[in-house]
Amino acid sequence: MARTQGSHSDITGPRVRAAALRLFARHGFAAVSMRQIAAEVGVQAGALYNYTPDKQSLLYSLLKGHMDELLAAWDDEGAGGAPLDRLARFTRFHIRFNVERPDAIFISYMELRNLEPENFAVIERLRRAYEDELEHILRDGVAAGVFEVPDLKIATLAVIAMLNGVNTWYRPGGRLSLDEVQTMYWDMVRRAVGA
Amino acid sequence: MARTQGSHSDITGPRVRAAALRLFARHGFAAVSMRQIAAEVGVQAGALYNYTPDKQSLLYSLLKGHMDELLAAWDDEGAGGAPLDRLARFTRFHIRFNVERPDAIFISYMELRNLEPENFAVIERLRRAYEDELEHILRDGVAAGVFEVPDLKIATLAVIAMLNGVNTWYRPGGRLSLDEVQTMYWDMVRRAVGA
DNA sequence: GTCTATAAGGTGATAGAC
DNA sequence: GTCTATCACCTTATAGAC
Repeated sequence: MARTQGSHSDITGPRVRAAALRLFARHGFAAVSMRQIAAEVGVQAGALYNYTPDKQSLLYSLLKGHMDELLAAWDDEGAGGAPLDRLARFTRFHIRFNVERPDAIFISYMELRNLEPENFAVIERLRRAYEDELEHILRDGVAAGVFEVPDLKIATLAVIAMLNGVNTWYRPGGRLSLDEVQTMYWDMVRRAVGA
Repeated sequence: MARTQGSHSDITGPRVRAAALRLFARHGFAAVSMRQIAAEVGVQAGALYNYTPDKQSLLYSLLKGHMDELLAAWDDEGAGGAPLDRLARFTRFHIRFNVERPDAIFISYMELRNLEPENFAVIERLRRAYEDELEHILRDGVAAGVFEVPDLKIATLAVIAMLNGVNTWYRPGGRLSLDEVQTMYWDMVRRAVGA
Protein backbone atom coordinates (compact mmCIF):
# COMPACT_ATOMS: atom_id res chain seq x y z
CA MET A 1 0.00 0.00 0.00
CA ALA A 2 2.92 2.38 0.62
CA ARG A 3 3.59 4.87 -2.16
CA THR A 4 7.10 5.81 -3.09
CA GLN A 5 6.67 9.12 -4.81
CA GLY A 6 4.38 11.26 -6.94
CA SER A 7 1.25 13.37 -6.64
CA HIS A 8 -2.14 12.17 -5.51
CA SER A 9 -4.59 15.02 -5.75
CA ASP A 10 -7.14 12.28 -5.24
CA ILE A 11 -8.73 11.18 -2.03
CA THR A 12 -5.89 11.26 0.45
CA GLY A 13 -7.65 13.89 2.57
CA PRO A 14 -10.74 11.80 3.26
CA ARG A 15 -8.57 8.76 3.84
CA VAL A 16 -6.58 10.64 6.46
CA ARG A 17 -9.80 11.55 8.24
CA ALA A 18 -11.14 8.02 8.02
CA ALA A 19 -7.92 6.53 9.37
CA ALA A 20 -7.75 9.05 12.20
CA LEU A 21 -11.40 8.41 13.14
CA ARG A 22 -10.86 4.68 13.24
CA LEU A 23 -7.62 4.81 15.21
CA PHE A 24 -8.79 7.46 17.68
CA ALA A 25 -11.86 5.36 18.39
CA ARG A 26 -9.86 2.16 18.86
CA HIS A 27 -6.95 3.44 20.91
CA GLY A 28 -7.74 6.98 22.01
CA PHE A 29 -6.49 10.30 20.68
CA ALA A 30 -3.46 10.50 22.96
CA ALA A 31 -2.38 6.95 22.24
CA VAL A 32 -2.37 7.35 18.46
CA SER A 33 0.64 8.88 16.72
CA MET A 34 0.71 10.77 13.47
CA ARG A 35 3.02 8.03 12.19
CA GLN A 36 0.34 5.40 12.88
CA ILE A 37 -2.25 7.40 10.98
CA ALA A 38 0.16 7.87 8.09
CA ALA A 39 0.94 4.15 8.00
CA GLU A 40 -2.79 3.34 7.86
CA VAL A 41 -3.22 5.71 4.90
CA GLY A 42 -0.07 4.52 3.19
CA VAL A 43 1.94 7.75 3.26
CA GLN A 44 4.79 9.13 5.33
CA ALA A 45 4.03 11.18 8.43
CA GLY A 46 5.10 14.49 6.90
CA ALA A 47 2.47 14.18 4.16
CA LEU A 48 -0.35 14.38 6.71
CA TYR A 49 0.42 18.04 7.26
CA ASN A 50 -0.92 18.79 3.78
CA TYR A 51 -4.35 17.95 5.20
CA THR A 52 -4.27 19.21 8.76
CA PRO A 53 -2.21 21.92 10.41
CA ASP A 54 -1.74 19.70 13.47
CA LYS A 55 -3.07 16.70 15.35
CA GLN A 56 -5.47 18.71 17.51
CA SER A 57 -7.15 20.23 14.47
CA LEU A 58 -7.66 16.78 13.06
CA LEU A 59 -9.59 15.72 16.15
CA TYR A 60 -11.60 18.92 16.25
CA SER A 61 -12.48 18.67 12.58
CA LEU A 62 -13.78 15.13 13.04
CA LEU A 63 -15.94 16.08 16.02
CA LYS A 64 -17.21 19.29 14.44
CA GLY A 65 -18.12 17.49 11.22
CA HIS A 66 -19.97 14.85 13.20
CA MET A 67 -22.01 17.32 15.24
CA ASP A 68 -22.93 19.35 12.14
CA GLU A 69 -24.08 16.20 10.43
CA LEU A 70 -26.14 15.15 13.45
CA LEU A 71 -27.95 18.47 13.73
CA ALA A 72 -28.55 18.68 9.99
CA ALA A 73 -29.94 15.16 9.88
CA TRP A 74 -32.36 15.81 12.74
CA ASP A 75 -33.32 19.10 11.16
CA ASP A 76 -34.28 17.15 8.04
CA GLU A 77 -36.56 14.65 9.66
CA GLY A 78 -37.41 15.86 13.15
CA ALA A 79 -39.90 18.65 12.61
CA GLY A 80 -43.60 18.80 13.34
CA GLY A 81 -46.30 16.67 14.85
CA ALA A 82 -47.65 15.92 18.30
CA PRO A 83 -45.18 15.51 21.20
CA LEU A 84 -45.69 11.76 21.35
CA ASP A 85 -44.92 11.40 17.64
CA ARG A 86 -41.91 13.67 17.87
CA LEU A 87 -40.56 11.72 20.83
CA ALA A 88 -41.00 8.46 18.96
CA ARG A 89 -39.21 9.95 15.97
CA PHE A 90 -36.41 11.29 18.13
CA THR A 91 -35.90 7.90 19.80
CA ARG A 92 -35.72 6.02 16.54
CA PHE A 93 -33.61 8.69 14.85
CA HIS A 94 -31.09 8.83 17.68
CA ILE A 95 -30.61 5.07 17.80
CA ARG A 96 -30.27 4.72 14.05
CA PHE A 97 -27.89 7.66 13.68
CA ASN A 98 -25.69 6.38 16.52
CA VAL A 99 -25.41 2.76 15.45
CA GLU A 100 -24.56 3.83 11.90
CA ARG A 101 -21.39 5.64 13.03
CA PRO A 102 -20.08 4.04 16.21
CA ASP A 103 -16.56 5.43 15.86
CA ALA A 104 -17.70 9.04 15.58
CA ILE A 105 -20.09 8.62 18.50
CA PHE A 106 -17.39 7.03 20.59
CA ILE A 107 -14.80 9.75 20.14
CA SER A 108 -17.48 12.43 20.45
CA TYR A 109 -17.88 11.70 24.10
CA MET A 110 -14.53 10.07 24.90
CA GLU A 111 -12.19 12.65 23.47
CA LEU A 112 -13.89 15.86 24.50
CA ARG A 113 -11.29 16.28 27.22
CA ASN A 114 -8.53 16.27 24.61
CA LEU A 115 -9.97 19.30 22.82
CA GLU A 116 -8.37 22.64 23.47
CA PRO A 117 -10.72 24.99 25.36
CA GLU A 118 -11.97 26.99 22.38
CA ASN A 119 -12.60 23.85 20.37
CA PHE A 120 -14.31 22.22 23.34
CA ALA A 121 -16.64 25.19 23.72
CA VAL A 122 -17.82 24.91 20.13
CA ILE A 123 -18.55 21.18 20.34
CA GLU A 124 -20.20 21.57 23.72
CA ARG A 125 -22.53 24.23 22.34
CA LEU A 126 -23.61 21.94 19.51
CA ARG A 127 -24.16 19.07 21.92
CA ARG A 128 -26.39 21.32 23.99
CA ALA A 129 -28.34 22.35 20.93
CA TYR A 130 -29.09 18.70 20.22
CA GLU A 131 -30.14 18.04 23.82
CA ASP A 132 -32.42 21.06 23.62
CA GLU A 133 -34.29 19.45 20.76
CA LEU A 134 -35.29 16.62 23.06
CA GLU A 135 -35.96 18.94 25.97
CA HIS A 136 -38.38 20.94 23.85
CA ILE A 137 -40.27 17.82 22.90
CA LEU A 138 -40.59 16.81 26.54
CA ARG A 139 -41.61 20.32 27.58
CA ASP A 140 -44.34 20.45 24.93
CA GLY A 141 -45.54 17.02 26.01
CA VAL A 142 -45.68 18.01 29.66
CA ALA A 143 -47.53 21.22 28.77
CA ALA A 144 -50.02 19.20 26.73
CA GLY A 145 -50.51 16.81 29.63
CA VAL A 146 -49.34 13.75 27.70
CA PHE A 147 -45.96 13.33 29.48
CA GLU A 148 -45.19 13.29 33.16
CA VAL A 149 -41.55 13.70 34.19
CA PRO A 150 -39.93 14.45 37.55
CA ASP A 151 -37.72 17.21 36.09
CA LEU A 152 -37.38 18.39 32.51
CA LYS A 153 -33.61 18.64 32.37
CA ILE A 154 -33.04 15.35 34.17
CA ALA A 155 -35.54 13.47 32.04
CA THR A 156 -33.78 14.82 28.95
CA LEU A 157 -30.38 13.62 30.12
CA ALA A 158 -31.79 10.31 31.33
CA VAL A 159 -33.41 9.52 27.99
CA ILE A 160 -30.28 10.44 26.03
CA ALA A 161 -28.08 8.39 28.36
CA MET A 162 -30.38 5.41 27.97
CA LEU A 163 -30.37 5.68 24.18
CA ASN A 164 -26.60 6.21 24.01
CA GLY A 165 -26.22 2.91 25.83
CA VAL A 166 -27.33 1.07 22.68
CA ASN A 167 -23.94 1.66 21.08
CA THR A 168 -22.15 -0.27 23.82
CA TRP A 169 -23.71 -3.56 22.74
CA TYR A 170 -25.56 -3.28 19.39
CA ARG A 171 -23.91 -4.94 16.40
CA PRO A 172 -25.55 -5.25 12.96
CA GLY A 173 -26.45 -8.86 12.30
CA GLY A 174 -26.84 -9.59 16.01
CA ARG A 175 -29.74 -11.17 17.84
CA LEU A 176 -32.02 -8.19 17.27
CA SER A 177 -32.71 -6.14 14.15
CA LEU A 178 -32.33 -2.37 14.28
CA ASP A 179 -36.09 -2.03 14.04
CA GLU A 180 -36.64 -4.35 16.98
CA VAL A 181 -34.14 -2.42 19.07
CA GLN A 182 -35.78 0.88 18.17
CA THR A 183 -39.18 -0.48 19.11
CA MET A 184 -38.00 -1.86 22.46
CA TYR A 185 -36.31 1.37 23.44
CA TRP A 186 -39.33 3.35 22.35
CA ASP A 187 -41.37 1.17 24.69
CA MET A 188 -39.06 2.01 27.60
CA VAL A 189 -38.70 5.71 26.74
CA ARG A 190 -42.46 6.11 26.41
CA ARG A 191 -43.02 4.59 29.80
CA ALA A 192 -40.14 6.45 31.45
CA VAL A 193 -41.71 9.80 30.54
CA GLY A 194 -45.13 8.67 31.70
CA ALA A 195 -46.74 8.64 28.25
CA MET B 1 6.21 19.29 48.55
CA ALA B 2 9.19 17.71 46.81
CA ARG B 3 11.39 15.52 49.01
CA THR B 4 15.13 15.49 48.61
CA GLN B 5 16.14 12.24 50.21
CA GLY B 6 15.30 9.72 52.88
CA SER B 7 12.89 6.90 53.62
CA HIS B 8 9.13 7.16 53.73
CA SER B 9 7.66 3.85 54.67
CA ASP B 10 4.51 5.87 55.22
CA ILE B 11 1.73 6.40 52.78
CA THR B 12 3.47 6.92 49.48
CA GLY B 13 1.77 3.87 47.97
CA PRO B 14 -1.78 5.16 48.50
CA ARG B 15 -0.73 8.60 47.34
CA VAL B 16 0.62 7.15 44.10
CA ARG B 17 -2.69 5.42 43.51
CA ALA B 18 -4.68 8.53 44.33
CA ALA B 19 -2.57 10.70 42.03
CA ALA B 20 -2.80 8.19 39.20
CA LEU B 21 -6.57 7.89 39.59
CA ARG B 22 -7.03 11.64 39.50
CA LEU B 23 -4.73 12.23 36.54
CA PHE B 24 -5.99 9.27 34.49
CA ALA B 25 -9.55 10.55 34.98
CA ARG B 26 -8.64 14.12 34.00
CA HIS B 27 -6.40 13.49 31.02
CA GLY B 28 -6.65 9.84 30.10
CA PHE B 29 -4.27 6.97 30.75
CA ALA B 30 -2.24 7.40 27.58
CA ALA B 31 -1.88 11.14 28.04
CA VAL B 32 -0.47 10.89 31.58
CA SER B 33 3.23 10.19 32.10
CA MET B 34 4.87 8.53 35.07
CA ARG B 35 6.72 11.81 35.59
CA GLN B 36 3.42 13.65 35.99
CA ILE B 37 2.23 11.14 38.57
CA ALA B 38 5.53 11.39 40.40
CA ALA B 39 5.38 15.19 40.41
CA GLU B 40 1.86 15.07 41.86
CA VAL B 41 3.05 12.79 44.65
CA GLY B 42 6.23 14.75 45.24
CA VAL B 43 8.81 12.10 44.31
CA GLN B 44 10.98 11.35 41.31
CA ALA B 45 9.68 9.08 38.56
CA GLY B 46 11.97 6.19 39.47
CA ALA B 47 10.48 5.96 42.95
CA LEU B 48 7.08 4.98 41.55
CA TYR B 49 8.46 1.60 40.60
CA ASN B 50 8.62 0.70 44.27
CA TYR B 51 4.82 0.63 44.17
CA THR B 52 3.96 -0.70 40.74
CA PRO B 53 5.90 -2.91 38.36
CA ASP B 54 4.77 -0.74 35.44
CA LYS B 55 2.18 1.78 34.28
CA GLN B 56 -0.24 -0.84 32.97
CA SER B 57 -0.36 -2.62 36.34
CA LEU B 58 -1.18 0.67 37.99
CA LEU B 59 -4.24 1.13 35.79
CA TYR B 60 -5.33 -2.47 36.23
CA SER B 61 -4.93 -2.29 40.00
CA LEU B 62 -7.12 0.82 40.18
CA LEU B 63 -9.86 -0.75 38.07
CA LYS B 64 -9.71 -4.10 39.84
CA GLY B 65 -9.86 -2.44 43.25
CA HIS B 66 -12.84 -0.40 42.15
CA MET B 67 -14.82 -3.36 40.83
CA ASP B 68 -14.09 -5.43 43.95
CA GLU B 69 -15.30 -2.57 46.11
CA LEU B 70 -18.46 -2.19 44.02
CA LEU B 71 -19.41 -5.84 44.22
CA ALA B 72 -18.60 -6.04 47.93
CA ALA B 73 -20.69 -2.94 48.67
CA TRP B 74 -23.70 -4.29 46.78
CA ASP B 75 -23.24 -7.65 48.45
CA ASP B 76 -23.51 -5.86 51.80
CA GLU B 77 -26.75 -4.03 51.18
CA GLY B 78 -28.42 -5.55 48.15
CA ALA B 79 -29.81 -8.83 49.38
CA GLY B 80 -33.38 -9.89 49.93
CA GLY B 81 -36.87 -8.54 49.57
CA ALA B 82 -39.47 -8.28 46.84
CA PRO B 83 -38.32 -7.41 43.28
CA LEU B 84 -39.74 -3.89 43.49
CA ASP B 85 -37.84 -3.21 46.72
CA ARG B 86 -34.65 -4.71 45.36
CA LEU B 87 -34.89 -2.61 42.21
CA ALA B 88 -35.43 0.53 44.26
CA ARG B 89 -32.44 -0.37 46.39
CA PHE B 90 -30.29 -1.08 43.33
CA THR B 91 -31.23 2.25 41.76
CA ARG B 92 -30.41 4.26 44.84
CA PHE B 93 -27.26 2.25 45.57
CA HIS B 94 -25.91 2.59 42.05
CA ILE B 95 -26.42 6.35 41.94
CA ARG B 96 -24.91 6.93 45.35
CA PHE B 97 -21.93 4.67 44.75
CA ASN B 98 -21.20 6.32 41.40
CA VAL B 99 -21.45 9.94 42.47
CA GLU B 100 -19.21 9.24 45.46
CA ARG B 101 -16.29 8.20 43.23
CA PRO B 102 -16.56 9.94 39.87
CA ASP B 103 -12.91 9.45 38.94
CA ALA B 104 -12.99 5.69 39.43
CA ILE B 105 -16.26 5.40 37.52
CA PHE B 106 -14.92 7.51 34.72
CA ILE B 107 -11.77 5.51 34.13
CA SER B 108 -13.67 2.25 34.62
CA TYR B 109 -15.45 2.73 31.35
CA MET B 110 -13.08 5.08 29.54
CA GLU B 111 -9.85 3.20 29.98
CA LEU B 112 -10.99 -0.36 29.43
CA ARG B 113 -9.44 -0.25 25.98
CA ASN B 114 -6.04 0.53 27.49
CA LEU B 115 -6.01 -2.68 29.49
CA GLU B 116 -4.00 -5.58 28.18
CA PRO B 117 -6.21 -8.49 27.10
CA GLU B 118 -5.85 -10.62 30.23
CA ASN B 119 -6.49 -7.65 32.48
CA PHE B 120 -9.44 -6.59 30.36
CA ALA B 121 -10.96 -10.04 30.65
CA VAL B 122 -10.88 -9.91 34.44
CA ILE B 123 -12.51 -6.48 34.67
CA GLU B 124 -15.08 -7.41 32.05
CA ARG B 125 -16.06 -10.49 34.02
CA LEU B 126 -16.63 -8.41 37.15
CA ARG B 127 -18.66 -5.85 35.23
CA ARG B 128 -20.84 -8.66 33.93
CA ALA B 129 -21.30 -9.99 37.43
CA TYR B 130 -22.62 -6.62 38.53
CA GLU B 131 -24.98 -6.36 35.55
CA ASP B 132 -26.24 -9.83 36.37
CA GLU B 133 -27.34 -8.61 39.79
CA LEU B 134 -29.72 -6.19 38.10
CA GLU B 135 -30.78 -8.72 35.48
CA HIS B 136 -31.76 -11.17 38.23
CA ILE B 137 -33.90 -8.55 39.91
CA LEU B 138 -35.68 -7.79 36.65
CA ARG B 139 -36.13 -11.50 35.89
CA ASP B 140 -37.66 -12.16 39.29
CA GLY B 141 -39.94 -9.17 38.84
CA VAL B 142 -41.09 -10.31 35.43
CA ALA B 143 -41.67 -13.82 36.75
CA ALA B 144 -43.71 -12.37 39.61
CA GLY B 145 -45.73 -10.30 37.17
CA VAL B 146 -44.75 -6.95 38.71
CA PHE B 147 -42.40 -5.83 35.91
CA GLU B 148 -42.96 -5.75 32.17
CA VAL B 149 -39.91 -5.33 29.94
CA PRO B 150 -39.44 -5.81 26.20
CA ASP B 151 -36.26 -7.90 26.69
CA LEU B 152 -34.43 -8.81 29.88
CA LYS B 153 -30.90 -8.13 28.70
CA ILE B 154 -31.79 -4.89 26.97
CA ALA B 155 -33.77 -3.58 29.91
CA THR B 156 -30.79 -4.32 32.14
CA LEU B 157 -28.40 -2.38 29.93
CA ALA B 158 -30.89 0.44 29.42
CA VAL B 159 -31.39 0.94 33.15
CA ILE B 160 -27.66 0.89 33.86
CA ALA B 161 -26.95 3.31 31.01
CA MET B 162 -29.61 5.67 32.31
CA LEU B 163 -28.24 5.56 35.85
CA ASN B 164 -24.64 5.96 34.69
CA GLY B 165 -25.71 9.18 33.01
CA VAL B 166 -26.07 10.82 36.42
CA ASN B 167 -22.31 11.13 36.73
CA THR B 168 -22.07 13.33 33.64
CA TRP B 169 -23.91 16.18 35.32
CA TYR B 170 -24.38 15.60 39.08
CA ARG B 171 -22.25 17.73 41.40
CA PRO B 172 -22.65 17.78 45.21
CA GLY B 173 -24.09 21.10 46.29
CA GLY B 174 -25.89 21.57 42.98
CA ARG B 175 -29.54 22.32 42.32
CA LEU B 176 -30.69 18.90 43.50
CA SER B 177 -29.75 16.87 46.56
CA LEU B 178 -28.58 13.31 46.16
CA ASP B 179 -31.81 12.08 47.67
CA GLU B 180 -33.89 14.08 45.18
CA VAL B 181 -31.87 12.72 42.28
CA GLN B 182 -32.25 9.17 43.55
CA THR B 183 -36.00 9.63 43.90
CA MET B 184 -36.40 11.11 40.41
CA TYR B 185 -34.43 8.34 38.77
CA TRP B 186 -36.32 5.74 40.74
CA ASP B 187 -39.50 7.26 39.32
CA MET B 188 -38.19 6.88 35.79
CA VAL B 189 -36.69 3.42 36.30
CA ARG B 190 -39.89 2.14 37.90
CA ARG B 191 -41.93 3.33 34.96
CA ALA B 192 -39.43 2.15 32.35
CA VAL B 193 -39.74 -1.44 33.59
CA GLY B 194 -43.52 -1.19 33.74
CA ALA B 195 -43.80 -1.41 37.52
C1' DG C 1 12.74 4.08 49.82
C1' DT C 2 14.32 7.67 47.14
C1' DC C 3 17.66 9.73 44.49
C1' DT C 4 20.32 10.80 39.93
C1' DA C 5 21.62 9.32 35.56
C1' DT C 6 20.82 6.95 31.58
C1' DA C 7 19.34 3.57 28.02
C1' DA C 8 16.52 2.93 24.03
C1' DG C 9 13.12 4.55 21.50
C1' DG C 10 8.90 7.20 20.32
C1' DT C 11 6.65 12.09 19.68
C1' DG C 12 4.74 16.26 16.83
C1' DA C 13 6.15 19.11 13.57
C1' DT C 14 9.24 21.32 9.92
C1' DA C 15 12.64 21.93 5.82
C1' DG C 16 13.86 21.20 1.48
C1' DA C 17 14.48 17.82 -2.50
C1' DC C 18 11.79 16.00 -6.24
C1' DG D 1 1.69 16.20 -2.89
C1' DT D 2 4.90 13.20 -1.09
C1' DC D 3 9.35 12.00 0.22
C1' DT D 4 13.53 11.78 3.46
C1' DA D 5 15.92 13.67 7.13
C1' DT D 6 15.98 16.04 11.17
C1' DC D 7 15.05 18.97 15.46
C1' DA D 8 13.96 19.22 20.12
C1' DC D 9 11.76 16.87 23.28
C1' DC D 10 9.27 13.37 25.90
C1' DT D 11 8.49 8.43 27.01
C1' DT D 12 8.88 3.97 30.12
C1' DA D 13 11.81 1.60 32.67
C1' DT D 14 16.29 0.32 34.93
C1' DA D 15 20.96 0.67 37.55
C1' DG D 16 23.41 1.82 41.23
C1' DA D 17 24.59 5.44 44.88
C1' DC D 18 23.04 6.80 49.40
